[in-house]
Amino acid sequence: MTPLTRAFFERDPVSCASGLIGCTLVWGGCAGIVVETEAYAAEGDEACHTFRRPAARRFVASNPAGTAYVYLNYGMHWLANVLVKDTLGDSEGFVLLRALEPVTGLHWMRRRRGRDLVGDLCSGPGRLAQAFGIDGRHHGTDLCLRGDRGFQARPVEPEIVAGPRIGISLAKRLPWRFSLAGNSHVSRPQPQAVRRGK
DNA sequence: AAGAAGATCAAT
DNA sequence: TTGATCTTCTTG
Repeated sequence: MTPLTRAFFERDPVSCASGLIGCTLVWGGCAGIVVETEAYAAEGDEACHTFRRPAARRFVASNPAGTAYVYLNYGMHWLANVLVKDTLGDSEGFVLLRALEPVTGLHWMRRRRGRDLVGDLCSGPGRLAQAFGIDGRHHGTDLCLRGDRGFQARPVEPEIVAGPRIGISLAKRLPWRFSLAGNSHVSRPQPQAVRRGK
């Protein structure tokens, strides 16, 4: 398996979000296939943190592509993103990791999730972060590491489905949520399946 | 100083 | 459908 290097994240958020589908997140003793992501654009996207929050804009400006952007949502759930920015400095933003298909370390995931769960270990951004033990300590860390934290390239071109993003109140219409077609670990089924190539 | 909204989740 | 829970940003 080939690790994803920084260059992978040096492009626009939408293409990076779909490009991550089928790749594997390796994190300590856990690993999972990325089956659902969302793209957030730093410019012109009302749903992106950068639209309202100066701190988010500062984060984008002062970190390289491939940096983890982790924040607490609704006072209870950590959500994990990857900072994405093309080499020209246009087209910056985030890719939210929304669901994984667990591959290794399932017992640790279950222990951290703290329930007798058969499924739903990583099906949802909050669940995923909890299962992998991702929290505020990891905000700003580098996800392009060769070691035990990073992504591995997908073995084959997967079939990807696109649809509107979930849980937002603004910019609802943009089809910037991507999922692996037919995968049962997606947090919610896509509404009207729009098929995509890569 | 106080309020509102928010990229969610699990229980009712 | 609702409550939990807290950080960031806005308003007075």
